[in-house]
Amino acid sequence: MERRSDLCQDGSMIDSHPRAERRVVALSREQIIRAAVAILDDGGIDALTFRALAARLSTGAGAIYHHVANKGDLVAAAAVDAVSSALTQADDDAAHGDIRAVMLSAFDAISTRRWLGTQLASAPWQPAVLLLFERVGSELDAMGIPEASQFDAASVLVHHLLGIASQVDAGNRLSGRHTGRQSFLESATAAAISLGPPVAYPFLTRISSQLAHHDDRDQFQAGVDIIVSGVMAR
Amino acid sequence: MERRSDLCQDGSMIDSHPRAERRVVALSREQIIRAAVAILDDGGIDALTFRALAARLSTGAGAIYHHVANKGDLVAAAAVDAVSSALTQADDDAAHGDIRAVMLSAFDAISTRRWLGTQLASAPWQPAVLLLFERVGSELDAMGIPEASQFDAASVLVHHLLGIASQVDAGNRLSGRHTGRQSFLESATAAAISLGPPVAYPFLTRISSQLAHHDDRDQFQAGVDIIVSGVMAR
DNA sequence: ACCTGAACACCGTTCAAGT
DNA sequence: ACCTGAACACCGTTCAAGT
Repeated sequence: MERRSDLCQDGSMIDSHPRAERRVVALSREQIIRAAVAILDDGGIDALTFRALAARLSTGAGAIYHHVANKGDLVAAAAVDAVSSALTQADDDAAHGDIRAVMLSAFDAISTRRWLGTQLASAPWQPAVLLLFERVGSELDAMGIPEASQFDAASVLVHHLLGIASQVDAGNRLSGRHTGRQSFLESATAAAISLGPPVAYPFLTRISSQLAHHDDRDQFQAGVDIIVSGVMAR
Repeated sequence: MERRSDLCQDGSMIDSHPRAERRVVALSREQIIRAAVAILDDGGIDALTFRALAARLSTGAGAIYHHVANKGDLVAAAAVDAVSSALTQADDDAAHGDIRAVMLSAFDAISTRRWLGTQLASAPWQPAVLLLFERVGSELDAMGIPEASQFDAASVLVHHLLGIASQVDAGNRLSGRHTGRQSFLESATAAAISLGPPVAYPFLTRISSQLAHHDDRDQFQAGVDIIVSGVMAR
């Protein structure tokens, strides 16, 4: 059976003679980034290798470098994609001037796509972070926060988000089928407590049940509320 | 010249016959972690390889695995070291019940040792983060914050710190001799602004001069103050 | 100009062999 | 029990050779 053309996983046409030949359709940066996001959503950052990406695009590993500078550039671009769509999502959901809604959709994107939190927290002031900054800032403006306070306020909010982003994939990474998130946190706390004796850990001990049973999303919202009242209180 | 013993870089004695032979003194986990911290402070996370570490300890790469589970374990332990000493530092500087001082010494440790921020933000709820959590929480307790609020309050504070931690090494990584931090941020912002046209970036445009001239440490303090007033306002 | 895929220079990690 | 260092199975990235 001679097939003369085939549908590649991302929907582009390629030729498929027995020996590898020239692509029928040129690769594009957008196509590459879309494929990268799919791999990231599927298997996380470790699954995204140039070999895997090239295979999915039915091309050679080297070809990708014609459209993307390196792996950092690639993941940064994927993050821009993910953040934009999260913020567009917020457009639909929310009334204008509602920071909580914007922050929550960013949070949801981050906790759904674990690679995103890792990426946002790993390269400083990358475009995706500036995108968040822009949106949070303009929301603050719409809320009537004075211009002089907007920069500091946006900064705490975004940093809080990034901080949470870095901690959010907690249970998922380490726990197998047997350990849920809660017992993971509990055992981490227990491990820390047993780090002593140089110091005891009275605070962790006291709140360990809260730590174990808290919901990340609720906690995030509580943090946003604290920050917003702090901003208002000035 | 026959040397029969030598002083290794970390001060332990090793034998040094022409052919590699058995260590005179056993390796210890503490010794390994101390050497790892030194390498990290020197050249960052990329410089820390098992080969480099083994060379510095005058041993084989495989020997390290007898004391450390893997690279993650190693860097996590290094982070515990760094955080502990930063918090001990805070003990000397500060009156009890002064969160700002505690937060600032953590910030200073993170901006001095860039690998630390990356590490704290990369592995969720690792021991070093719990160490910070414990200290911040007990400080809040000493300030008289009601127990019911302590968990949420400690959480925002620590997440703000981690968020900043992830962004702090901004200029250092990308700028060469020619570009300072400020022009880095400026050009990042400019790049983001030119991402359009789907959206314009009014907020970034408006605050870009602030973004370019701000001091990370001041900004961090401003964030802490906002959070503290938010916590107090309840 | 773009693509191909083998080759290069690294990694973290393992493990048979030694003491 | 601990250590040694070669070997393994990967990476990201480069580049001569093709179209």
